[in-house]
Amino acid sequence: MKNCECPGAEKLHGRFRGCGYRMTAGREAVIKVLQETQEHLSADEIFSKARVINPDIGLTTIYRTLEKLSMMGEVHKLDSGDKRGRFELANSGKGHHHHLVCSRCNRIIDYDDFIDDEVRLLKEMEKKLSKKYNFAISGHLIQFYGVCDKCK
Amino acid sequence: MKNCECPGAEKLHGRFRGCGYRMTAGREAVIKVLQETQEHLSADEIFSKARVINPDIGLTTIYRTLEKLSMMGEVHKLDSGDKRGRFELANSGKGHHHHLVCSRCNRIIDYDDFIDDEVRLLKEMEKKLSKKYNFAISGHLIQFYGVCDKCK
DNA sequence: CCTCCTGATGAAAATGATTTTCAATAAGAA
DNA sequence: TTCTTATTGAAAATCATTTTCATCAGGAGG
Ligand SMILES: [Mn+2]
Ligand SMILES: [Mn+2]
Ligand SMILES: [Zn+2]
Ligand SMILES: [Zn+2]
Repeated sequence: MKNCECPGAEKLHGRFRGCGYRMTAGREAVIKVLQETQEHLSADEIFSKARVINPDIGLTTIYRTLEKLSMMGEVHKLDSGDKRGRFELANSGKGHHHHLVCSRCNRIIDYDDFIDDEVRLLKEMEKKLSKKYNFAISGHLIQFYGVCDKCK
Repeated sequence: MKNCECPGAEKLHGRFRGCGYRMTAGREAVIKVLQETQEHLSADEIFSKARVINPDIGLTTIYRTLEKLSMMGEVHKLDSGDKRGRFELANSGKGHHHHLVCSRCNRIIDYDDFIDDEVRLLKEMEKKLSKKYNFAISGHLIQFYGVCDKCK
């Protein structure tokens, strides 16, 4: 595993170990799929792609790995409007970004334009809200809904 | 129906008619439940409360009414983290507000503090994003996640 | 009021994503 | 290599939501 071309893979490898978990072929496949895509994949889509890497992997393992990675804060689970969950790596090449969600085709588009202004406001809000509501804020979600260019 | 004490009920009544739909006892019950609660109810919870008003109503009608109201833009469907949807009237006494979502008990807390600053930024973002991504924005979602006071 | 056309409804069955069960397997520490 | 136990795949179970279908009732037009 010393020549892994997937940036971050080793880190995740270590994080699994650190939590008392084992790194397996299935988990590596899921992580690799997430690292190589630019999209926001569903469990089933991850399954298809992971099968190319590891033909014996089962859908159950996809769900279990995704769940584990979510708990570890390494993947974000998104809601695109259709009923299935969609996932993305929390620490990919893309930095902190938010989403435009198409109500027609459910596609999720990343944006990080003007994100600094957004984050600045968010930080202020967090401070004020957590004090007023005695609520320990650990994350936020911002998305805009509408119709994407392809669907117009 | 002239002495209805539920503000907005008549308006909704009219909106149904205007769309070629009928106003029925079931729909009135669902609307009443939504108007009287301060919480963010699930379909099943709305079902229980609606039954008190109209014992013969079925869960299916709850879903169908909620769906119709959503399409009409009269209710917002929320995602609280547990798997079922939660609903709130779009035009209730509460004005435009956003949410704090407890990751532990899934409770949804309304806030409208500092909402003006948020909305101002949102409007700017909308303008810039819709131009850059050729995306017709029709709504937004902002929520903060964390642990509520009761769960700490 | 009475009729008629259709939209609306409830019960039951179907759906579909996600979870659980369970016996078999394989990390990886020693 | 051994041994403990986390992990796995297949199949069954869940469970919120949707669909089907025969029946019912809103309300426009008489
Ligand atoms: Mn993204
Ligand atoms: Mn609310
Ligand atoms: Zn689209
Ligand atoms: Zn809570």
